[in-house]
Amino acid sequence: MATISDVAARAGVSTATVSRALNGKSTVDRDLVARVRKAAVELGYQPNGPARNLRRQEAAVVALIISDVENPFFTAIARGVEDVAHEVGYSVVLCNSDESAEKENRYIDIAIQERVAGVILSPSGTTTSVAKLATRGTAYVAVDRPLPGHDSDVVLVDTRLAARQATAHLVAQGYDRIGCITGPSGVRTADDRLAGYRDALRSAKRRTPKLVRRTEYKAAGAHRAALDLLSQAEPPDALLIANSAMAVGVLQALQELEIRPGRDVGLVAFDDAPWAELVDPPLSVVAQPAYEIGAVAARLLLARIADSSRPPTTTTLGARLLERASSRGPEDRR
Amino acid sequence: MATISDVAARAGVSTATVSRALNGKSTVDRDLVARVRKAAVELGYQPNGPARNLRRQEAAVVALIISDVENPFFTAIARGVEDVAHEVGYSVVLCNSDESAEKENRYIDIAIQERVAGVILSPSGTTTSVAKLATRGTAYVAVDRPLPGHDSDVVLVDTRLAARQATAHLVAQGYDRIGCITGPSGVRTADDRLAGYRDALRSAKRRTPKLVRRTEYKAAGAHRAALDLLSQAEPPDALLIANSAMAVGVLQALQELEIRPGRDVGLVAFDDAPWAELVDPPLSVVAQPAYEIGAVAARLLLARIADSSRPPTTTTLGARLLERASSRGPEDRR
DNA sequence: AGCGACCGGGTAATGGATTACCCAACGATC
DNA sequence: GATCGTTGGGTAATCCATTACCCGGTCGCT
Repeated sequence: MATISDVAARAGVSTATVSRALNGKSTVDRDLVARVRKAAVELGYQPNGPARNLRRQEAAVVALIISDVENPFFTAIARGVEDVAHEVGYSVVLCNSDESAEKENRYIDIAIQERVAGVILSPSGTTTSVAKLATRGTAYVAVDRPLPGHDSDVVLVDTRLAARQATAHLVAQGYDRIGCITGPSGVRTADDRLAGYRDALRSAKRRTPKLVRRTEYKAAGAHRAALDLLSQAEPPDALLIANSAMAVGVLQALQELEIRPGRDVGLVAFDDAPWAELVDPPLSVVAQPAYEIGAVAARLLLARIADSSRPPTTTTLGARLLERASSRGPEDRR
Repeated sequence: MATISDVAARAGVSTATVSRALNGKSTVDRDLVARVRKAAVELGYQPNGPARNLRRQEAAVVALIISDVENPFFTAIARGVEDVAHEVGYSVVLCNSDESAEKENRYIDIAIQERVAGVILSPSGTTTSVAKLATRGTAYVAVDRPLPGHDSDVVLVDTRLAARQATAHLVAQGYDRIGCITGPSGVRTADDRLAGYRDALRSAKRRTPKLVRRTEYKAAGAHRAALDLLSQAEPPDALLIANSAMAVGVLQALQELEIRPGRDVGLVAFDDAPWAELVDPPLSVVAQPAYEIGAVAARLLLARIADSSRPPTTTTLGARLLERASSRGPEDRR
């Protein structure tokens, strides 16, 4: 594998000149630049990243640690981050923490060890492993969920409000016994969505009977929860579902029970999955601006990398309720 | 940021001993190991990755370059890779080439520069940038699509056969004018699926009129293609669709045209998306063993990292046709 | 003509972990 | 008791790109 000295020898210059010519940091004679370029191409020279990063004390890489690669919400965030980072020459590496504090911790360690320029993460639960980033002085931004006890840059969605609006919508459509299937306790978005749901019921003066279930943010858990809720003596006549993977589980359960969404039970789910309009009836959703979250987070991160002393900011983006037939309401049923 | 010398000083030993104690490569006195560990923890020591990788000439990282993060097929592959790699202490970084040869090329350069131990990629098109990996001696494995002109390890699905079977199934169900919407020319899976489709029509002695459309592997392209096909004078009465993102586009088009899938037009799509059973009627799919592809690829890669001289292998996995109501057939319609 | 400013480019220090090589100490063997 | 082997641990070389520092040459100004 060719090194910078090989290139220097072939071009008949010093290694310093090769470095300067290839990085364009300092002015180098035209002819020399050309000679160096030529030599580099001929040798197929690729700079040694570790050596460069060792010397520079930082890699032009940002790590993006997301809690579920299979969740379209997070992959959309990833695209937002990528597009912005690439524009300014940073690479993005994606790490999948799988909602596990341990994996998240592991990836944070790796990010620190590899001296990445910054980290964007969707914190799983109440982890304190981000503290390491703070003490190391590595720039980081939290997305989707805040970091309790750290005032870092955060990009959030006003998910409590969105849940409240979605629930109020169900109330307005005439549903009476509205249930909620949300994520695990301690996961901030799950808690917030539940809180928004309760806000709406409270201000509509509904009592909130036992119509809440919490499970992991996956189809399987939501499937069980839905079966459980709907086989009760007094089942809900509408459901607020906290993400699109869960919506899949709920819709499966409804199929099995032969309960028709939008007819027998009203539904609103978080996240506008590409298939939401294709199911029958089309699923009402709370569309979160995922790409935007990623793009904003990336810009904040870059700003922080450039100036670590800037005051931390919290950006809260809004979500949009897309009313479709699955929440049409009892009135319209006939 | 604490360095190995800081730890050595605090533990009262040499840097060599610290390295040996922490890596367990050589036998070190129990007490010293304890002292070193203690000092490392107290200082919050995290080894400097670039320094380590520079010295070792390789990072315990494998790069996974996939052509679309938003495609569940590829994210499932990612999980397979991750699970296997993590077992043996490798980290996985995910790179999204977005079906762009340029981005793929860029990520390959980065992988080489960072001296990753190996690369798994789903090659976009006829790129030759993988040649660099070969000349550099970096281990790599291709998934989903072979690399023309390189005999590397490859993990494939027998997608031509699967397409043939799916098409034969449509024939058997009594469909007459079967169309196909597949990916861009030059993308191997797209070509293979088309070839399998033609195989089936040929052996069923159907002429293949102008019922094939090729677009990018996305919903938007497939949407246009479906509108185009179905508004022809003699539209198809069934469609083979080459992936799940395209299936979304096609289903949208059918909704707009008020053509009922499984009733007016038979459908089979590649990839078993979580929502396939939820649409009305449930979508027949060709389920590819994506997780398995990733797991096998990772094992092959690890084997090649360990022994670069082993002969390249091609693993072909089978796909399963899941017959659901969207391909019920004209006979059953009434 | 002489002096300083400026510029291009070379020499060598630097970053931090790993490891080849070497040495000391201790136990075992004859 | 002397010698050899073994083992644990220290010293210093090594990986390679970047960059501080320095030097020689050119140009401009007086």
